Amino acid sequence: MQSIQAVRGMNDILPDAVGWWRRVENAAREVLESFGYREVRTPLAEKLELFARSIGESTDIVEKEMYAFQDRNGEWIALRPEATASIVRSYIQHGLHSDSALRKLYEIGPMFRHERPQKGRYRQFHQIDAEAFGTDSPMIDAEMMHMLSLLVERIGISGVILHVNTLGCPECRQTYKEILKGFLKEKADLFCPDCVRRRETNPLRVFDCKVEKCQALLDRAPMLIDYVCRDCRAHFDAVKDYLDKLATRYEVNPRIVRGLDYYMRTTFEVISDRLGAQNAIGGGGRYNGLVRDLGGPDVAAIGFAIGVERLIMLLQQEREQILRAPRFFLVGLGEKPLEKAFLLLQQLRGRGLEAEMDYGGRSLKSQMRRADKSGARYVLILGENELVQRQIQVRDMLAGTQELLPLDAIVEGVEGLRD
RNA sequence: GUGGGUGUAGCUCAAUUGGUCAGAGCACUGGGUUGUGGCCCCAGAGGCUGUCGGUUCGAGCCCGAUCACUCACCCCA
Repeated sequence: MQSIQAVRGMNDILPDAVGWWRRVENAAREVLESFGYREVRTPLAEKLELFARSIGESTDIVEKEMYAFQDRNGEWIALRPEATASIVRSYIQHGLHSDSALRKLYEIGPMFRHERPQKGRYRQFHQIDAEAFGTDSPMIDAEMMHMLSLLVERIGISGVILHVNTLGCPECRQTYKEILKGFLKEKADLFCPDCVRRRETNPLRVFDCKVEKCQALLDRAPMLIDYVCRDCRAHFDAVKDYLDKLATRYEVNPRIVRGLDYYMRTTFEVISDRLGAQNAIGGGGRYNGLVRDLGGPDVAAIGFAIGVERLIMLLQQEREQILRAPRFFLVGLGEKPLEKAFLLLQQLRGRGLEAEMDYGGRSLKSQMRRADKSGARYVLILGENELVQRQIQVRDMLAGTQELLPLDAIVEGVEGLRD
């Protein structure tokens, strides 16, 4: 019979890999909380309309990548393709803007996009997402990128670069878009077909094109940075200034344009050259108009998302996996000792000591083999002789030494070997 | 959605021009004399060669379809 496979692009995270996830999640929580971010847990599914209105009707994410369906009441529901929309919705719905001017939130969890899977790209993937509501200060832009860099470093990853750009505000960007379109039209026959198409759908994204010929042509294209309005320029200059003062390393990259409609002004990406085609491990930007557009107050906001799988890929390239092992392993020889070992096992656990045994009661040799494989540091061996003498062997597997200790006080006796 | 590559034991891979080719290593199980792990030695278990169909006297090897994995495009974290 054919066995059932997991859904395409959705992966199991098995016990031997879960250590990586813990490491990333723990470091992320630690850093985010130290910067004042508080965790929220929003539903995995939202009304489809939320994503259409926030991410943009004509983006690829909404047009062809969402897991969308009608529930039994006929309402259109979608699995979230990203977290920002849900967090903004939650922020508005619960009036989180009312009791404090500034609100910092984060969420860690799975996102869903129906794309063709490849390295670093899955249909269920995980993001660490941080959002700061309520201030337009360039300080928060800089702090956020500073925090992102720190987070990546804290997790144990090196060799990534922070790319920063400004998209201007909707007004100055619109002016620029027309100028760029003019440029693209002029040289239409020199660009690749994709770029010609992008000219109409989302002209800024031509800067993301991977075709060398296009990139060469773009060297002479008008740059957004030269067309932003005075306020946007002042904001961007201030952000860069704060980044310098925070000693956060970055590169200004006018080609970081981002694919979601709601971004404006500051945008950024953290990029690695060791990930293949999916080289961005994190990215984000400012989205001042979004809260208002979704029916909330007109508050400024900025946020980013990090791809956990991509982070882990990098981590695996430079760090050793830490495997979980019990501290103690109990061995029982014969029926009575085996039962006593079983009871001791539970007593040790009752004290918060990590202990395991081989319940099968096999030969000493094979129980010892299992003890060794479990990775336990100490093995407690109980045979008929020991039981009669009210004693138990405590073997240090690392040192290869063992000693006989009184059985009745063994739980206390072993307390000192906790760690 | 488009293109390329790949699909043989749990894992990594072998199998001459289609004709004992279904194998190895690791992992797993048991054993190497009375109750002691790692190393070593011995033995064992484990696969209708992704699936379905076709060509052929005969297919893991050829053809088609399908599914999956993978890399890239696209898109993005």
